[in-house]
Amino acid sequence: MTNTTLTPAQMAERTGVSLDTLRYYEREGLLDDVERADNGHRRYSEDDALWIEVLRCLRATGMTIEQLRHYCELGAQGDTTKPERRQILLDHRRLIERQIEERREALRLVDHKLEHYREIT
Amino acid sequence: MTNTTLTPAQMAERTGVSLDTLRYYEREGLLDDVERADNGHRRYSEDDALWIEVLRCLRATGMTIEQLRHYCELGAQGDTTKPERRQILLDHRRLIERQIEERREALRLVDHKLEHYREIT
DNA sequence: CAACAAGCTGGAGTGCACTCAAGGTCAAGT
DNA sequence: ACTTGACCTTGAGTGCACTCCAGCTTGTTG
Repeated sequence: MTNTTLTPAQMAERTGVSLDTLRYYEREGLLDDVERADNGHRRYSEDDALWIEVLRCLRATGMTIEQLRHYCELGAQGDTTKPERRQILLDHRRLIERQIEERREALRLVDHKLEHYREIT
Repeated sequence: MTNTTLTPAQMAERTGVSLDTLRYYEREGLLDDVERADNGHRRYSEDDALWIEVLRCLRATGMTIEQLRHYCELGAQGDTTKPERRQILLDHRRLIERQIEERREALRLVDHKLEHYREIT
């Protein structure tokens, strides 16, 4: 759809994912094979950028490479896998909510410990 | 203060930290040397239990073993290190808040993707 | 045209936080 | 007396997710 192309360096800059990691994700099947320029260099599309953002976000919230690979494989298998993919997202959503709750508790605990330190800066 | 003692198994059960990990934390200096029964077996105090809860919580929110060790070393050095320990907690507090924010964004993104899947089930 | 930057591949290496294994002690139960 | 189970120590092994390296090609710049 979008033909804007991004070099690996631009993609790394934009998404905060390192060059090595971008290549690693592609090798692991988390990224459809990326377009190439005539010289063989990768040219990422705008859609790639959006998907890599999603990858970054799911990774940052604890989805494993293995789970992401599975999700991608399902996507490649077509529409019949939609319910399963949806379920994966729902499950991960609940995980994220638990993480938020866990962190709220952590804040409480840290604040409690900090009261112990009320003193000079 | 509290003399209630807990066996390793009880402590693992109570804190959700495995036996191996409890020993590992002690080896790494994250735990003051634990009391021993006559037979050499560990006997954790109620205070140990509270501290292990703190460890679990700080670990779960991304503090590294190295940072925890440093925090413990400061504690062992006495009251003059209080400001630095306080600062460590303040820094970690900000980290946790960023994690919560990151996860709120992740929820938005996942929800957005889920809209794509509004369908059966 | 030389030199440098950017990227390529395949494969090896790294760091972290556990986790497991081997061989032993000790107390209690049968 | 023997077995079981909980625990001990030292040291090695594991899994994950990168991250780095060597040696190469290609395109640009002074």
